[in-house]
Amino acid sequence: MKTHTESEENYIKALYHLGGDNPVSNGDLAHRIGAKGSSVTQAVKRLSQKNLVTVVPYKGVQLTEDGVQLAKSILRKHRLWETFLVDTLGFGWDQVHPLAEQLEHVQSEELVERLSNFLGAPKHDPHGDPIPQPNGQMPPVLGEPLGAFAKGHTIKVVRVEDAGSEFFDQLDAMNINLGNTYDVEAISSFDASVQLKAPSGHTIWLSHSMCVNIYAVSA
Amino acid sequence: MKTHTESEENYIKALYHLGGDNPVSNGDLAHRIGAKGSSVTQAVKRLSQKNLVTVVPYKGVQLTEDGVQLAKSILRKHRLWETFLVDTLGFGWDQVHPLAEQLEHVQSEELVERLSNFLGAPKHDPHGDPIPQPNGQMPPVLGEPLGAFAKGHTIKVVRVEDAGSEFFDQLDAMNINLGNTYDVEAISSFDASVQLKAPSGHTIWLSHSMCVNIYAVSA
DNA sequence: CTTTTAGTTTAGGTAAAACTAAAAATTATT
DNA sequence: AATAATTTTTAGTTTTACCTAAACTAAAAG
Ligand SMILES: [Mn+2]
Ligand SMILES: [Mn+2]
Ligand SMILES: [Mn+2]
Ligand SMILES: [Mn+2]
Repeated sequence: MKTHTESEENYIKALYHLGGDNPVSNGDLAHRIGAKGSSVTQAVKRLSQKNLVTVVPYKGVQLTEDGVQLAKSILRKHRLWETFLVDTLGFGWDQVHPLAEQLEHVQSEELVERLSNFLGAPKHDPHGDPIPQPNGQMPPVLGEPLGAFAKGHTIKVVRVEDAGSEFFDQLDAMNINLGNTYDVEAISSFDASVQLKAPSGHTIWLSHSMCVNIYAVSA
Repeated sequence: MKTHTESEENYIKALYHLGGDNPVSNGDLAHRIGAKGSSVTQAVKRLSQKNLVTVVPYKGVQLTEDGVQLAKSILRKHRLWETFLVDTLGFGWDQVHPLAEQLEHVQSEELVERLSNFLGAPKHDPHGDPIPQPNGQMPPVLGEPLGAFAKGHTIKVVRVEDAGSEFFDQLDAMNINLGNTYDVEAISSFDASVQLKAPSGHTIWLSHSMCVNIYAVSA
């Protein structure tokens, strides 16, 4: 098990996010990393020398098996740390991403597994995203967008997209959290907004922009 | 509050360890860091441009007030993480140092303070070393070497030096932990070894080499 | 008072990781 | 098919952080 630089790990993570094990364009990768295309060309050259990616010039970059495995192990660390920060230290779910970006680079198998064990071997992080398992298996990606449920259904919120801090602020203001259940009272045929009723009796209206970032299952 | 590279932080920590706010020689610093003298000369130049150290060529390097403050904040993080790893995740006290070396570089005031709060705002780490407080104050350095206690005294182990993994193995084999109490039964005038009696009735003999790395108070 | 030695700095070089500017290849449009 | 637009690569710089080899300083030994 070789040791990797933080930069390398960030490239691997970005590649996995953008394409999984499919090829990704230089430009998309540059945009995601926040570097110029020329920097990416060089970085990718270094990665291919370590057999983490294959490169076809002018065509695209693709993770190797080793690359995918590394990407999953970094994602596992990221999401376990996010879980720790929220569940154990009491951070808000809007605060933990930048911290997990740092903590995911700490290198120690044993630390990750002890952390997972301490947290009760969770399968999903505070945003409902699946936590890759030690063997590389991915738990299911939960839920469907709120708009997919018809009037009259009872639903449970199970996942949210990371759509920026204003989105999280809005969720907090509306008191919406993972695990909450609601009755779908109406879906607007005018603007696709959704009207929910909480068990407390309160009614909330969600704009389409909010809905597409909130995922739920029937409850 | 500027942001510092990992290398910079390691130099600051080394300087604080070697001399506190007193001057340190280039060679000692090089030995501690594990780099060559020439590399240290350059690194120290970068640090002085950030006003973290003052340098007198051929004479020595000295932390500024800012430098001392930074050193303490890093040490605080290091020792809080060590406490977390031992108390919360169940690591052995011989395992946590290299992990804390990585975790101490994570940048977030709030994370450190939440961690401290979660751990009960500890004043000493798993080795008994003082944890610098947020205001910069240092809790007392506890204990005296075992050899300092006369026969007949009852003592409590409060601190151990980091004298390598074999030392920790030996402590574990002898079941010696922080907080344990013993009666001093004898001190050899031949080889300065110490004979202790545990509350369980078991007797253990500690060589001089062991004793000088174990600190205790009267109990 | 010279010489040796230990310690330090300078000079010059490598590698990672970013940049800008210019050239080359690919893709899209007339 | 020819040209224009876009994307990607190449070439040359910069900064950080390390290295070796050579020169320099200061103190100790002869
Ligand atoms: Mn995240
Ligand atoms: Mn997440
Ligand atoms: Mn330590
Ligand atoms: Mn310690």
